[in-house]
Amino acid sequence: MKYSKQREIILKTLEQNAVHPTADQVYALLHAQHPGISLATVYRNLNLLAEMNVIRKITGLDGATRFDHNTHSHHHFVCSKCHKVYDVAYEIAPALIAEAAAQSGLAIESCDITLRGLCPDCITKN
Amino acid sequence: MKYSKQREIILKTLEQNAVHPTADQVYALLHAQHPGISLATVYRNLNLLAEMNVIRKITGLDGATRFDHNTHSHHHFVCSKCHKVYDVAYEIAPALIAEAAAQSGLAIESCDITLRGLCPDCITKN
DNA sequence: TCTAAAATGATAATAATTATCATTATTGCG
DNA sequence: CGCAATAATGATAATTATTATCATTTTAGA
Repeated sequence: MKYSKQREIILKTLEQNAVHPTADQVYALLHAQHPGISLATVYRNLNLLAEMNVIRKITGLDGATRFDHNTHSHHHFVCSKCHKVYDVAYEIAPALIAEAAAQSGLAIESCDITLRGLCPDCITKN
Repeated sequence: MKYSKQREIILKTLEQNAVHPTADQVYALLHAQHPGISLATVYRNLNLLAEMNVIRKITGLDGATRFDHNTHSHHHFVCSKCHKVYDVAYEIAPALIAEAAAQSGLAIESCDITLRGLCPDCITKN
């Protein structure tokens, strides 16, 4: 794998925008400063970085795949109203995996937990 | 909402094929016996039935949305090799929700848990 | 039986993502 | 340094999953 300026910019953009953006959103965030970078390159590099575990790919929240610069194991809360994504600490998962493994007999390697509800902002605005 | 023969067939197909099929797969399963039914009708009815909580929509496993005739709360295990989907009992979730709510202060209404690993078939075949 | 509302099939449109391919950039070596 | 091999890029076509459109057909109730 070779260095590329574009990859560096894409990663930096993701790090500076910790809002779990989609590929499209990363592209939009870049585009003002770096109008030359193509959407295909954004997709390519986000997928590459995710394969290398430099960043994390999140599916199953809404329509599009989102990307997260935070590779520490953690989970996500999606607001059912505004669709903002919040991080939730990991501590719960190991106990859950152990329990699920015991109950099902499956060889569980990892787990994704997606929580849903109304976020604080949407609750107070109601 | 009015009765339709197509909806009945679509639901029956899903019940008789508890493999968490995608809309496309439901369509393929139907098509041999009922070549008249259109793919659009399959999508429409799966979404309708999911809104009415007669069936359940599962996103975030792989690429496409899957459908599950089992509406009892439960979770899913996806084999990283063969991508088959297994059901996992619900018991773990309430404790997890309580713990996550306590830690994060978020108003959690529901949670989806997706477990990953190698399924028994793929383990023995290795 | 008649009519309004809902559902259908066929297909166009959209959205997200991946593939293609000619051109450009990076890297390591002589 | 300069050059070849390899990887990455930009532009865009292609693909996949899904939703929208709309004329026609079904359903259900008066």
